Formats: sequence, C-alpha cells, structure tokens
Amino acid sequence: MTDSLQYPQEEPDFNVAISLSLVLIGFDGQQLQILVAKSARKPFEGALMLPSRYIHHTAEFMLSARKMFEQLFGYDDPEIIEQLQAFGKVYRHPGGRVVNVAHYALVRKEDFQAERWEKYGMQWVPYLQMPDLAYDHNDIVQYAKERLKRRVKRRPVGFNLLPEEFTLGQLQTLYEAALGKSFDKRNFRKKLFKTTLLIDLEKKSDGSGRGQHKGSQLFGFNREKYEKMKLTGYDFLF
Amino acid sequence: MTDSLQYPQEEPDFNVAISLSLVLIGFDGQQLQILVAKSARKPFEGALMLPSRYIHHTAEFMLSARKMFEQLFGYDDPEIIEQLQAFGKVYRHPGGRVVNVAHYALVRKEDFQAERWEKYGMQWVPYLQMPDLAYDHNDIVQYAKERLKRRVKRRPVGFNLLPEEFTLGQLQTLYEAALGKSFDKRNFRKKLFKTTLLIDLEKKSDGSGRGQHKGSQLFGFNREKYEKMKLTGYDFLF
DNA sequence: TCAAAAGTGTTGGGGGTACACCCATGC
DNA sequence: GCATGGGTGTACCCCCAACACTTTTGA
Repeated sequence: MTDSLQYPQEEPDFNVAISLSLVLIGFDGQQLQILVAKSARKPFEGALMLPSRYIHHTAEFMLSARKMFEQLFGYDDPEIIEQLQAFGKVYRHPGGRVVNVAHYALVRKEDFQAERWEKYGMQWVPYLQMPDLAYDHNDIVQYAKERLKRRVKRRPVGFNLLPEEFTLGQLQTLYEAALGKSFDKRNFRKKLFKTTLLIDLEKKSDGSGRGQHKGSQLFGFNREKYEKMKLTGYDFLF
Repeated sequence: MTDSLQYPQEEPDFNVAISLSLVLIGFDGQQLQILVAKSARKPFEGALMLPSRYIHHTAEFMLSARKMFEQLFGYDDPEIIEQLQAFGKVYRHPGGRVVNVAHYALVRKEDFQAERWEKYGMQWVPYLQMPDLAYDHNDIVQYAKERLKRRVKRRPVGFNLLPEEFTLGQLQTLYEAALGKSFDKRNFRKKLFKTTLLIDLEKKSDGSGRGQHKGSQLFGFNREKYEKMKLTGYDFLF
C-alpha cells in the first residue's frame, strides 16, 4: 500500500450495492409512530423492516427517496426528506456488500395511502415500543430518534406531523412524546405564542380530529413567517 | 416495477464503489483550518481535495476512517470521528458510480504528522477562505461547517481543537471563528466558568507564544466532568 | 511610550419555571 | 355529577447582554 492519502490512491472496488431506507415518523394525536413494512424475502421473510429498496447505480439518493415517498404518500415535497447516514454494516447478502443510505421524514399520517399499502403488510408501530426490525434497521431507527430529538428542540418541526388545523393540546402531547418529558401547560402555551408561528384560526374543534377535544381552539402553522425566520437565522429553542 | 416497497423488491445492483473522505478541522490559535491533500490523478491532477481513499467492499466505514486518521495523526481514538453523510453525486469516473461516505473530526493540529505528509502536498487551508476543491468536496466541506456550527453551540467541542493547556483568549477566538461572531470578554468568561468544565492549571503562559503580551492564565478541560454530564443529559448551550 | 492582550463587576430586562383554580363537554 | 381536557396570571430567579477601565508586557 502506498503512503499516500491522495485520491484515489487505490483502485475503486465496484462491488457494492446501494439500498435506501426511509424512517417515516407520524403522530396519531396521542403518540408518535413509525411506518414499517414486511419483508417478503429471505433471510428475513415475514420480519418487519423499514420501507426500503435497492437503487440502480446511476440513481441519485434524494431523488430515489422522494420517489419512494411519493408512492407512499401521494405527493412530492423536495423539503421533507433528510438524509441520515450511510449504514454500512456488512450484511450476509449472498451477492455482496450492501450499503444502506437511510433517510427520514416527518409526515402526516392522514396522507399515507393506507388502502394501497396495508395489504402488503405496511403498518404504523409505536415509536416508544418499536418491535425488532430486520437487518440493521434497529440502528437506523435509533439514529433517527436521536435526530428527531435534536430537531424538535430547535426547529418547529412539530407542525409537519400535525394536520393543518390542530389544538394546543395536540401540539403539547407531540412535544412531550418526542422529547420524552412533560411540560407545564401554561408555560408551554406562552412559549409557543411568543414564537408567533401559530395562527389563531378563530374556530373551535368539533372533536373529530385525532386526539382533539371538542370545543378547543384550533391553530394553524404560519409557514411564511417560518420561512422568513429561516433566512434571518431564527432561534427556536425548546 | 412491482408495487411493493418490501425489501428487497428489486435486485441489488453491485456496481458501486465506496470512497471515504475526512474533513479534519484544526485551530492554530487564530483561525480554524481544514486539512487538504493534493490529487495525484486525473481528472483532477494537482487539484486540492479532502484526504480520501477508496475502500474495499468488505471494509467497515468507521474502522477505515479511523485507520486513515491514525496514519495522519499517529494515534487512534474511537470517539473522535463522526460520520457526516453519504455524498452520492454521480461522478464521471470511467469505472462507474462512486459513493463518498464523508466523516469529520475536530483535531489538534500539533498531532498532525506534518513531516510525513507535507511532501505529498498535504496542507492546512483557512476555514473561512477555503480554496476550491475537486469532486464534490466543496459540498462536503459546507456540510461539515454546518455540523460544526451546531455542535459548537451545544457541546464543549472547542476543547478537542485546543492543546491540553490553553488560555481563555484562545478559547474565545475559537468560538468566534466557529460561530462567525464575537462575544463580550467578560460574559464569555462568566459563561465558561459556570460550566465548571475548566480546570485552572494555576500557572501562566509565558506570553511569548501567540502574540500574547502578558502571561495569561492557563486552563485545562475537565474531561471526567464532561463524561458525567453526558450521562445525565447535560445542557451546554452557547 | 505605545500597542496589544489580560483581567475584572454591576445593572437591568427578559425569559424560564413553579404553581391552582374555574370552565366546558361527554358520558 | 364526574371525569377529562381547555383555558388563564403571577411571582421569583437566573441568565444574558451591555458596558469601561486598569494592568502587564514586548517592542
């Protein structure tokens, strides 16, 4: 081996395949959940796993992830997906090395095209009591949880998970689930109002929403304001 | 294409090679710097790039990154390297697709084995005025800078970049460089003392070193304390 | 003697946290 | 009528930001 760390000082080894997994996190009004699929193949046939696919060696990661997302949720959003990491544990795939490039997104459960996918074994499982997943997907989920925790603390990501109209109670439940602790109701409200990211929709819930209590004030998320804050270097700290 | 997002629903495409790059960030007492190498090959012969190498399809990322680090710095530290992301832009490599799994580390410049590597064109370049790099390494550097900014704000990472003994002036210069703004000296000191992560070494620098004119107090980093804080869920916010 | 960095306290304001009670609705 | 969640205000404390001058040393 040469002493050099120039690039490339060794020949590339074109014997790796790329797979792509999505950690899709939703919220049902009570608790956080993650979307899992059922493996149809050996050696993990029937086991749960993250929605995943192999990609062709000419495919871009993010475009492939967005395409996957669109198949599941019916629309495309260039902002919603974030890459986590490459997970490179050496699987015992008969063909060779597979590197998994994992992504995650915070989604609205109501957009999931359940009719289309449930028959293949796709389902939401509770974030706090995740079943065992195949491959190294447990590691990926753990990594995604850590990122969620960090993101929740400094970006108003909660809004991606809630419907267009939501109550403060739902929002608080969501924060408590994501951060694993509880907050004082009054302080929570004061803090959120101070961000001016909430729009008072001036109407009351009829109780039909997930986790909504009838008669409580409905709010929306001020997306324009948030975009401006991002430009000027916002500071949202929880 | 099948409707399924089970895994794997398509066959893996074993035609990808993995390369690994390191973003190594150091500090010379005045400014942050990044270590770059000189490309010895077409199509970027002579251009600057991140220290990089192809890895064999059976190699683990982190172990390979640590080995690279050890060659450059002379020791191994399982904690020092963090993976950033996989960068998958499709290069025009004649052989096929190369995916770059980028890592970063905050290092002490004094540990760099300069005699051994400078003859190959390795050098430190200023963090704030990075020259153009080959491949998509500019993207990788930008991603690393963003991560550094976030890390600096919530972990006492400054200490990885400084020698065992340092002055508060150096520490402040470092924070200012990393966050791109300046701080009030008195407030900065109060804040750092409050963390109790500083050890007063009870001796003075001789002042002749870094343009210091007055012998200033030397401090060390209380690593044990920091480890304890990590366990109990510390809160270091800048 | 001049330039450059070290070192040092106080004050005011804002934000966080702790804390308790009444109201509306559904059952 | 009871249980569940919705909604509201105050007081204290801590932390942050703003702010200026003296000391030491090397050149």
